[in-house]
This record gives sequence, C-alpha cells and structure tokens, in this order.
Amino acid sequence: MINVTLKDGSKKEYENGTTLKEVAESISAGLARVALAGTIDGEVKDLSYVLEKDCEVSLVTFNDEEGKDAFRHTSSHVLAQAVKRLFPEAKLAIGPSIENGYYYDFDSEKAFTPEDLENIEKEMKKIVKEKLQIERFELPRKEAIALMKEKEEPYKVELIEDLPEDAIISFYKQGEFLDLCAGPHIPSTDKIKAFKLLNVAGAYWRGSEKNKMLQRIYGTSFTKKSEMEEYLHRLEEAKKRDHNKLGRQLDLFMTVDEIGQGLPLLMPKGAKVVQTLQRFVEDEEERRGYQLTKTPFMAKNDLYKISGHWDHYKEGMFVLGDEENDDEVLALRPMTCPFQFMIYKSKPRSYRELPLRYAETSTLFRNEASGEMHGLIRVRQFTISEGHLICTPDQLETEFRGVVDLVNYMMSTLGIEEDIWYQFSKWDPNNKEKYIDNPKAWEHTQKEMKNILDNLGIDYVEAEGEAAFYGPKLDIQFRNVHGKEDTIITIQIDFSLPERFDMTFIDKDNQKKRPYVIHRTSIGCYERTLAMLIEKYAGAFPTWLAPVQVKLLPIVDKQHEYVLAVKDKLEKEGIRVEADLRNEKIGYKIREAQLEKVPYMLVVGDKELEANTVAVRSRKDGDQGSISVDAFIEKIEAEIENKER
RNA sequence: GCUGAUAUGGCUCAGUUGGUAGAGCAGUUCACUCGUAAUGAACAGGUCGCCGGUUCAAAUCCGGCUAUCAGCUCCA
Repeated sequence: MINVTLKDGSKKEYENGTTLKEVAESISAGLARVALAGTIDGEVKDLSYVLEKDCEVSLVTFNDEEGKDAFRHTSSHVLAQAVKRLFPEAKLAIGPSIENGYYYDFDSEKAFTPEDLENIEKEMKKIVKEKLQIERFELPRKEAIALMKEKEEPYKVELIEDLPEDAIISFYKQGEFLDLCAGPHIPSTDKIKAFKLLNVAGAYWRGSEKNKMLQRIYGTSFTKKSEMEEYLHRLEEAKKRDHNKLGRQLDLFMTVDEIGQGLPLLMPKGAKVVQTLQRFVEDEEERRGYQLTKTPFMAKNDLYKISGHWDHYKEGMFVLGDEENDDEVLALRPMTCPFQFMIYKSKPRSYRELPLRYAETSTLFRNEASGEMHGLIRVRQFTISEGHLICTPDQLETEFRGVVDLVNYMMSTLGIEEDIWYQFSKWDPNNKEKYIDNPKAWEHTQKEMKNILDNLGIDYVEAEGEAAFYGPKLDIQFRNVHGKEDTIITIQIDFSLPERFDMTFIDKDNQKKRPYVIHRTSIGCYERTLAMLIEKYAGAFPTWLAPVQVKLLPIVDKQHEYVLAVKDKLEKEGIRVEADLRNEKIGYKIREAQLEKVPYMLVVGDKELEANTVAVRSRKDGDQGSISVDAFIEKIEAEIENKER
C-alpha cells in the first residue's frame, strides 16, 4: 500500500500500482469525468500514470493551466494525425500547446490553403469521433531513432539525437498515428468537443532563420462549444480595437506608399495626442531633476565605433556615405546614449555633481527588416522619451528605484498599470554576435540588477537572450489586440559603455572612478505608446488626452453666433473644441461626434441660448442636462487637471 | 529578410469562364431650420497599387516591383 496526499491535504491509502485515473474515480465520478491529467509531486503526468510510491497527487481539469496544456497538446496531435491522413508526405516537426490554443509545424511541399484547413478540420472531427485511446510507451534511444527513421520523420530523428544520452524517450500513439512526445496527454480523442483551426503561417525550424521555413497551423480547442464561441467572439471584439485600423479611421495617423514602410504620418489629431503626452512627460521629468538635452540626429561612424554600434548594430542603422569611396560616413542615430555621454564628458566631473539625469525627447532611426513593420508599433523612425542617469555605484539602487517610480507613475497616469508586466531581460552567453563579449561583467551586472529588483519587490518574469547588446534590461511588456507581446518601456543598467567612452568622475578620495549608467525611457516611444492607448481605450481617450475634447452642436443656425462665442471662451481656457455648424439634424451631428469618440458634446438650442447654458452630453453617459458655460468649464478643467480616465 | 494572403473612387465592398467599371456611406449643390446615434433630391468622383508581358481585346491570365495583413526571425 502507498500513502497519497490529495490536493485538499487529506491522505488516502491505495494499492501500489494504482493509476491516476483510478485515484480520480475513487474521489468522485464527476471528477473522473472532467479530469484531464494529474500532478505527482508537482510533475504533470497522464491519467494512465501508475503510482508506485508515497506521493502528493492533484488531478487537473480544463480549469487548470496544466489541464488546458494537456488538452491542447492532444488537440495538436489530432491536427497532426489529420494532416498525415490527408497529406502523407508532410513531415512532422513540433506541436505544442500555447496560450489559448496550440499549433503544429509541418514540412510540406504543398502550401496549405484555407480550403485545406477546412478539410483538415473535417478529418479532425472524424478522429475525435473515432474515440481513439492515447497510449504512451518508451523506447531506448537507438530504437527510437530507428523507429523515426522507418517512419521517415527526419525532424523527429534530429530531436531525439539532440536529447541527452540518458533521456527517457517517450512516444504517444492514437490509432495509426504515432508521435515522439514528452506528453502529457489526455486519455482519448473524444474529449475534444470543440476545436477550430485559425490560420496557417510560416515558422522556422527550431526558431532559427538559418533553418528551413515550415508551415505552422494554429488552432484552438475547448471542452465546451460555448466556451470556444465566447473565445472566438472575444477575439473578434479585440480586433475592433486594433490601433492600426482604428487609428486610421479616427484620423490619428496614415501611411503613404511613396513615403515607405514603417514611416507613419501623424495627422493633426494623432500629433495632438502625442504633443499632450510629450509636454506632460517633459514637465514631469524636469520636476524629478532631469535636465533636457537636444542632440543631433546623426553622427560620424567614429562615434558608433566607440559605442559598439558599428560592430553590434550596423545592420540596424541607416548609413550615409560609402566608406569604400572615402566618403565621410555618417549614420542616423538608432539610440541616444553616445550623444548624451558626450555631454557628460564635456568636462571633468566631480562626485558632487552626481547623479546627473539627462532627458531628451529623442527621434531615432532603425532600419528594421521589411517584414517587421507594423502600424505604429514597429516603425523605422520614432520618438522616444529617452534618458540616461549617470551615478556613482553607491547611488545606483536609489536611482534605479527613482526610475521605476517614475515609470510606474506614467503607467498609472495612462491607466494601464493593470495591462502590463515586468520582464527581466538577460543575455544569452552563447550569442557572441549580438552581445558584447565580457562574461564577467554580464554576470556581475545581472546579479546586481537582480538584487535591486528583488529589493524593490518587483514581480517579474525572466527572459534569456532578450538583453540589449550592452547590458541587461528591466522591460515593461504589454500585449496588443492580436495577443502579441511588445516592450513599451525599458530600464537598463550599463556596465559596458561607460568604459568604452571612458566616462569618469573624481571621487571624494581624489581618485578617478567609473560611474554607472542607467538607460531608461519614462513613457516609451510615443508612437508605440499611442498605439497601446488606442487599443486600451478603443480610441476613446481620457479627456486630458483626447484630440478634440468638446464638440459644440447647435440645433439650427440661429444659435451659431452664441456657439462661436462659447467656442472662443473654451479655447481661451485651453480646451480643445470644435463647432459643428453644418446644416444637419442634431441626431446626425451627435452620431458623428459619438463615432469620433469626443468626450463631451454640447448641444445648443434656443433654451440654452436664452439661459446662457449648454446641454452637456457625455460620450459614455449620454444626456446630462443643461448647465452654465462656466460650470461646464470648471468641471472639464478639473477632469483634465486630474487626468481622469 | 522568410512563409502565406491581399491591393477596385476618401471609406466599406460588388464585378460571373478575358469583351474597356457598379453600390452604400462620405463629398458638393439645392430644399428642409429641425432637441440627443443617419432628412430628402440632384450632381460629381475611378488611367481597377505600379511597371512589363501574353492577347484582336486585361480589373480579370503571367512575371517583376511597391504597399498592407497574419505569423516566423528581429526589436522600443
């Protein structure tokens, strides 16, 4: 007999050799029905797993992450099985579960079309109906390789060859379909009640652009049809917030073929939002002891040779002039650091001057690969709230804390503190091409940064190989409407550039010492931040950010004179106001203003004209009744001043 | 850069197997002077992304380019 501790802490005795499934059945028939897998001492296992010693057991359902994973992982195997039935020549690569679904990569000469996806889905339905049991078995390495060679699955052979010598190599079999897989899986295919294939896209084998591009089929699956429909509906709704569509519809930005990729034009309304943000940021930074700089958009390559950009970032820069030709070679700046460092270096610095905090609203240029550009999120020219803090080693933690505080303040002012998360981006020791080669310094800086993060009590995820070429980063991430993750803000500790630029300060002991540098942005780059705000608010910006804050809507032309007087009064208060003097019905004007997402519509008819009032209609709450112009000004000014969301 | 898809008036979209373009909305003009999400009528607007090829004839077929979208890789 063995002792099993269950999730609720209770202990039960079972025969040695009991399966997880039998444990589930012994608890309740209901649990046995919905259980998809289980964990043994924290490790996820199939329900068929046999218990052989005392352990802690927890059964997982679709409500648990582990359950979803097993369920969707099996869904991906059903997908692969269907593809193999319809396209036997397709080679299998990998097929994991992902957030909200799963994918499977195939190497197939034939490009899968949307019609193919429909047929694959039909075949998947058959497989589900066949109620195939899923069996796990293990093979010694040699036999595993032989089996995959016999099945003509070269990618699987490669995967096995890369496993360590002592690795347990497991396979899963359902009907005629067999796949190399670590599992876990659910017990049979008929549990997959609701699934859908979403799209097909290219993906490199093993995620490297040096390898062949495979075809990746994405899908999702649920235990209940209603849940899937709800999920698909949510996806559709999210797409309506897509900044790339909404931003153009609302006349915030546009692109022009002749101007080129990744070079959006901010139209008056988009520029107004950015200007509002920029003024706010520059004022706030000044309040926090930053000094503004204005530095050139380009420099000779001499500068980038010192900074390391020439060696590590040349592909990402726009270079002017031909070195071969003995031209003067200039490059548009991809980052601001070297420029602000030169200001630091303009004279000898004393420890008394530190910390120095430089800020710049800085336009940068990066020659992104042509397939990378996306709306306002990935562009070739952008303007960032850039800044560098130069401090003594003793000041590092305090300064870092100050930056995190500023960033948090920015995020909560924008109302997105719940939508973001922290990522500690570390280097990849194996990537010599990307990173400055100084393992000792990397280790040291990362350790120091981790200490600071832990002291600050920041809840972060770690990411290997996401650091900048010169140092580790604390990134603030967000997800766009397509679920894609992007960095909005980054704070970096730099061990490398102060040395390369030979930045020094004279310390108390009259010794020349090396300062630390913190690279940071306070609100990110304005284009990307604007994109995120459009999606967050579905284009209905908080009043303080709205490009048009008030729209005046006279009912008939008799009120035009009064309306223009009110407009003038609001403008004098710095309120962004437009008057709709067109000869249209009031319902029509309201509809348009509502679609333009203007926070306040002021309807003016004879009643308002006589009483010297305006009828306030709020974008979100509708008709608010009439109040005096002064009362309205007071109300909206308070809202703007407090940056209410 | 890679894989796949798309490109028709300002916007959303029709356009059957190749026979020189059509709607709604927006716009302009006129009428209506109207109270909280679309008043009516008339008019105007397109070398069908660009370049080349096939053909008696190309929005439609073929090739190249440009741009856009999804994903990969890369990244703020």
